Amino acid sequence: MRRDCIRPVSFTFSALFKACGAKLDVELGRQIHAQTFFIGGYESDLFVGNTLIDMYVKCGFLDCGRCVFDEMPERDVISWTSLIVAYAKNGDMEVAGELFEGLPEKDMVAWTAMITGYVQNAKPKEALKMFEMMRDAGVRTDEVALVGGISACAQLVAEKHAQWICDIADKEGLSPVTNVVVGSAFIDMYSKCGRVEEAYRVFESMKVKNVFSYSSMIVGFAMHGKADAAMKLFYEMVETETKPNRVTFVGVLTACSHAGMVQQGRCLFASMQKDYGVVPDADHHACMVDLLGRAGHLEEALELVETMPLEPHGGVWGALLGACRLHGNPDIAEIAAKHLFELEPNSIGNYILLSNIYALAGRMEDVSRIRKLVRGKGMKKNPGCSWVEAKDGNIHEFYAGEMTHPKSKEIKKALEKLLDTLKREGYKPNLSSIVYDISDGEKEQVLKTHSEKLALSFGLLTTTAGSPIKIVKNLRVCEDCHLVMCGASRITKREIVLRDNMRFHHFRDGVCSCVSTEMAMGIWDDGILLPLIPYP
DNA sequence: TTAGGGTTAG
Repeated sequence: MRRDCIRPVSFTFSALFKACGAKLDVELGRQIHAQTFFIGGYESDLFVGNTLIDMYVKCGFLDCGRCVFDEMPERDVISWTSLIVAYAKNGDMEVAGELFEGLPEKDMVAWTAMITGYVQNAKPKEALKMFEMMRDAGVRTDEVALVGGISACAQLVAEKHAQWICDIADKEGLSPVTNVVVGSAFIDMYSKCGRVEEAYRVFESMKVKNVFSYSSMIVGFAMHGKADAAMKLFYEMVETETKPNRVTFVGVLTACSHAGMVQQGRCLFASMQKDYGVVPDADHHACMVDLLGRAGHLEEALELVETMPLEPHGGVWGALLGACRLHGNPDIAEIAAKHLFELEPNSIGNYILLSNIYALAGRMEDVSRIRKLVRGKGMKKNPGCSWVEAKDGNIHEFYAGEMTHPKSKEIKKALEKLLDTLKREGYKPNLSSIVYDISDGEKEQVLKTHSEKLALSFGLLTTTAGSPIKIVKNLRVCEDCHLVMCGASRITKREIVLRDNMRFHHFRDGVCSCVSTEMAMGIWDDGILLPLIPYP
């Protein structure tokens, strides 16, 4: 067949592969793949090869995509990038990185694929490093690349980096005022950095707003416990005829949940489909279970799960289990846990939660039964990790129980001193988060090595007096650390912002912002730290 | 005419 005859035919093949990729129909894709024989195989045409890789990886057949890539006699940056994205989406950043290293000419899209890959795999430090390298290589930055950088800053809660990103956005003429994608990413970043007012300032400045900007802002308000603001914005959004989507409803339902607005939440849930055409999915049901459960309506929450029209996922049962911990209900907890152990057999958090519920109910024989189960499965708790931004903008990581930081000795000494001062003021370590059979003295020693305390001590040592300290933690903050943060904010006159995997805690003058919601604890009363309500 | 993107709950 003559070469000029092949071109139109190869366009047809590519269009077919694209369609198969979109429909996730790998069987049909394979059949068409076999037919490339008639044009001398896909190897004869780079364009056909690239769309074939894309088809396989979209359908989830990464290995087949890799085979095509390996067999192609000629590849371009698009072939490499398709594969890099596929590995990144598969969570394999190591292979993605190797491919990227081997890529002879890296363009902006390839760099962005790596940046975004790291962001999606919760490796914000690596993402920012990539972003920096891309800038150093003199590659242009467009809005997609910028959004990758902004998301990385959001994950890190890194003020200095955030400012750096803002400056770049300015330089590149990508202003949140005129660019709705950049604007929405900034709203998200500021919310996640604990600066919800700044997020709202960006939101207000935006000339064009869409469902992403509204939803991001609503979710931001919800995250910081500002339920009224979230609801107000929701109705404002509806008035502007911006159609809410599923994420918008996750936001408003969460806001209601944290504020205990049960009736308001019930109404919203009922009107989702009726008034806005958004069919409640499992996530919305999880929000409702959380809302009802937190408010103590455990029976109603259970009924909702048992009668929901779709299969409940781990999030739904998890919300119920969390509510059982809050209200100390081991009976409903057992029902939720049974499903969770089936759905998420390797998630140790559920076992720990159930064992804590038994412990609260004084059912110690059940506690040891669960512990044995966990041991038998060989499961280990994820190590706690916290990070904090130093004065120079560098991010410092701390793992629970590890003293590998170069300044470990000073950090430990400063922490001891801080804890001694707190004790003189009435602080008593809260040992309840430690469930192993060790003495109280040993428990206290373990608590001293919690990652957020190390991060706090480092922050106090290395940042300017009076400036706020921002800490991020991968797990939920424990009772004792929460107590210490409260006390530290008072005696050091520092604002401490701690983001754990659940929400924000703003500690100021001995009080935490979560006090007004479900986590009222560690407030100062005549100079004595008192847990008000048992920590969930 | 093939590659990268923003919001998500326990």
